[in-house]
Amino acid sequence: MLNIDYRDARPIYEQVAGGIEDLIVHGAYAADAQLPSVRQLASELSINPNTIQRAFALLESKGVIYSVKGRGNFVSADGTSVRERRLAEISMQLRALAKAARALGANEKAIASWILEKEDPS
Amino acid sequence: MLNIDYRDARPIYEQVAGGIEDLIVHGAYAADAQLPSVRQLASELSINPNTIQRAFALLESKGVIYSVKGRGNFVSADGTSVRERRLAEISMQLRALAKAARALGANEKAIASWILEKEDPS
Amino acid sequence: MLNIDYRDARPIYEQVAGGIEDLIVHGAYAADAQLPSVRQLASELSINPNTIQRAFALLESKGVIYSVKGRGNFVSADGTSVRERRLAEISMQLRALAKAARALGANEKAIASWILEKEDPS
Amino acid sequence: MLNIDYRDARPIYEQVAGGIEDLIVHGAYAADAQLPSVRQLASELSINPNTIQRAFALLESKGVIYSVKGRGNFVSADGTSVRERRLAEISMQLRALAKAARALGANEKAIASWILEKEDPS
DNA sequence: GTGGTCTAGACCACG
DNA sequence: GTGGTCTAGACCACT
Repeated sequence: MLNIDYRDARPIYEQVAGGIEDLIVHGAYAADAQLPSVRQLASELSINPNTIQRAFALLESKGVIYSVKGRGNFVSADGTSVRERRLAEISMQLRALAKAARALGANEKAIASWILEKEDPS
Repeated sequence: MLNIDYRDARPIYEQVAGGIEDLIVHGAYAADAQLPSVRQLASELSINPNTIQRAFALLESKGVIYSVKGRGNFVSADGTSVRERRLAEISMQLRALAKAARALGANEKAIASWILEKEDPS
Repeated sequence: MLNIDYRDARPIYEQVAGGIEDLIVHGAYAADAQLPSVRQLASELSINPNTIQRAFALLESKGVIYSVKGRGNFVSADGTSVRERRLAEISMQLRALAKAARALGANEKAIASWILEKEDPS
Repeated sequence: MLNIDYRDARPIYEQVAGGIEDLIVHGAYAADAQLPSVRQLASELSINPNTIQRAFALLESKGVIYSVKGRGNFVSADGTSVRERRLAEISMQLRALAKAARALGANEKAIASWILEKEDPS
């Protein structure tokens, strides 16, 4: 339900855009479904409409949504394709980190154990 | 040594601090060795002395170096301990990313393959 | 008939007006033929009557149709003249683009090849 | 010298971005050259800094420039690559228009003559 | 000094 | 009602 963390280093508009992507990934919005209006989201989250607008603009530039003047914002990609793009991003970051760990002399077994290890329940 | 990439999104002072840590890890500076002076580094890298000062302050706050008024900056930790702290940081980030990948439905084998697979020689 | 694409960047009223022009060009309506009423079109296309009204107003301002109070909207120009006006518009746009291409240093042969080359069957 | 036309339908930030691209294409700024600052451009053009900022953000998202906090905005692509991207765009638009003209029954000779014709000296 | 983000409030085009 | 643009002014991070 679109949690905004003001202590987060990421800008608000990015958190909002990410949150909407999450909702799409988890099936809350199907393709061509209408998203909440800029003003509605702004008042719900107590955020300036310009900031919400910017989040939508970011999503549109990524091809995740499309917006129609006078009508609203709509989902253009289905959850599956958004999920795949996200996994590709994560994969790249993981590879970069693994590379850095190797450069510091970590061996493969240690790296693998970090990832496969059970997550702590925090 | 100490390559600065102005196109990198990370701030300069962070790149400088990271570069000095790298040098310590790779044995260029032993424990209690004296680091180059702020002014010297600034002129070598053509960087504002304030920025170098900030990099040193960051390293001091992390306990990697200590400064003696009027004498200069000195390495406090040896390469091994710096390396271990770095690996711990990387490990945490890896775990967070793996967690995110799982939340998106990636299975363990796929995640492991991303990390263990051979990197392209770019 | 009259396909509306909500993802299109062009406003709906413009798409409707363009679609009616297409019908006239292709002979679906002869000169002085009566067009469907605003309310009828609105219900057929599931579009706000104000939008249809605006499309008719646009066509009237271009001289393509004329409206008679209490009776309806009628085609004023025949298909041939509408087609010619359209081609004149396209011609102007083509010239402007060709001029821009020349300003960027493209040679005549390249420009000609872009236009005359076979289109892919997408 | 970055002419802004307030009667133009295109938003100001787009005109500014386009104008800067033009300058890069025509060799006014080489790769890695520093662009005027946001505030300077804003005062020169009598435009709000936020609007200039938006133009720069657009150019950065297109990969034409890169920006470094605290230092400024810099050209990332050389004029040639920008010119090629622009020509590709124009080519696509030309093809679309030619297709529309054919759909209206224009023959190839007429279309070609529109483009190769000398431009009027207006 | 630089760029980046956010708020507040206004205006326009569209439906 | 909707989205999109612009202005004004503030604050922050960085050099």
